Amino acid sequence: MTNPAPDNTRDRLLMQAELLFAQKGFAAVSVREITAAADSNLAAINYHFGNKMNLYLSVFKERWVPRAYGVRKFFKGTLSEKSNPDTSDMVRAFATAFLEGAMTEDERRCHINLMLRELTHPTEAVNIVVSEVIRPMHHDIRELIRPSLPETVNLEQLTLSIFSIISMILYFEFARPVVSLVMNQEFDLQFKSRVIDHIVSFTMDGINGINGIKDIRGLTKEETV
Amino acid sequence: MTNPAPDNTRDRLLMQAELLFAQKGFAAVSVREITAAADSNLAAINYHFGNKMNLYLSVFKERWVPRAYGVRKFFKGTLSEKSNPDTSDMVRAFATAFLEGAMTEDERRCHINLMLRELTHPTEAVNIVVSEVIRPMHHDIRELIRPSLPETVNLEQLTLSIFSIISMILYFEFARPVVSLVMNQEFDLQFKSRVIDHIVSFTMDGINGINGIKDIRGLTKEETV
DNA sequence: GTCTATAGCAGGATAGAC
DNA sequence: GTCTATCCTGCTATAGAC
Repeated sequence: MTNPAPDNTRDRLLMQAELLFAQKGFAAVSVREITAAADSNLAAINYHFGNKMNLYLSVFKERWVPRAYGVRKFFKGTLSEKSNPDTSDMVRAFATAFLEGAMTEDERRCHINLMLRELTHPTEAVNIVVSEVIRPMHHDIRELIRPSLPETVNLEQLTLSIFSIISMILYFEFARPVVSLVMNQEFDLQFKSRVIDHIVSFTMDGINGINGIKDIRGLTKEETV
Repeated sequence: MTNPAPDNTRDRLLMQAELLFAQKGFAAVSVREITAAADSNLAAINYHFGNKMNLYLSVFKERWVPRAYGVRKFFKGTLSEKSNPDTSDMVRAFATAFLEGAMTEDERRCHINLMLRELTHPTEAVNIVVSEVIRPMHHDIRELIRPSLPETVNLEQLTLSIFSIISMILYFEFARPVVSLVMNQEFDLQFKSRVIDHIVSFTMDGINGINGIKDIRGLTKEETV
């Protein structure tokens, strides 16, 4: 959206603050660092936002939430191109919106880092994140998938599945360095596309979706309920 | 392991530092806070560890890694009780070791928070985490599951699946508050046990494992509940 | 709206007595 | 090994000139 430096101080502060908070976290970033990066004066944050915490909240309100709406729009846009999308189309559209479309690489890293920080160490901003984005996102997907399931479907299980899809998407983005280290595999475009394939396949068929192969022993299953 | 306050200062410092770092992150915790919590003197950290960063690293070396070994041992212990465990037994044992066994609630929260911080914002400690724990963990599971798959199995897909299992386990632990908020469901023991069931079922059959319901697109799977 | 200057405090680290 | 006292740096926030 606003990749080149915006012409007004307030927006430059928001942009640089978002980048730095995402990279290092709230406590590890100083207002000196932000104002220097935004090429503005030390006092600018207090003038425009009152204090550092309020700047942090404004980042969520004015940058994070709008971008999340962009992801949602991209997701719905992709889906509407398909006539009669099935569940796997939805999962793919969802994963793609997060991992490939809708954002530049830097925006994505930034976006997911901020979200994750709020999930793991909530501040006031977590209320914005949950009510403006996570809850609607769950609602969207649930209502899209539900029609293709029997009416007797267990809603709790469906919601847990949606969380699981989200967990994979987030993990493969934020834990990139570790994934690369363990797999000895650069995170290039080809690999990312295979990761999305994996997420779709794992969501549809679990571990047995591997290569379309069925688990040999998976045929006999004793479920302890 | 050492729930009551250890009698020597060094261990008390390590214990309290771990708790605080896990709760708030490295930058947000002051040495004053740690020494006060450990009921020791302000100068104690510098005397015993040289500086704050080295204390952080020592927490990983002396507390986090040993506990991770404990989880691994618990996992292998559970498995060895089963004769001829299948893939779902392994996944269940793995999820259980992380989410129910091996640790007290506080230790678990602490353990996973520290790990997640290193995944999202790596410091020097990430090398310890990956080489001492994540890589061996992947090796364990991969070699346990592989025999039940055809020799032609795609190793990359298998590794991605293991990451997916880990991603769910981590997510349902660290994003507890959000899960509770969205589902309007307290995270009690019963719910946690349902979450483990979900992880196993999702890993085995994906989203169609819900309620043992057959895949609506026709790829039917034998299921005995 | 932007800048300089500075208040006022909390941070990590250390020296040296015991 | 532990404690007190203290240094110095860096922090947020503000007051007031322009």
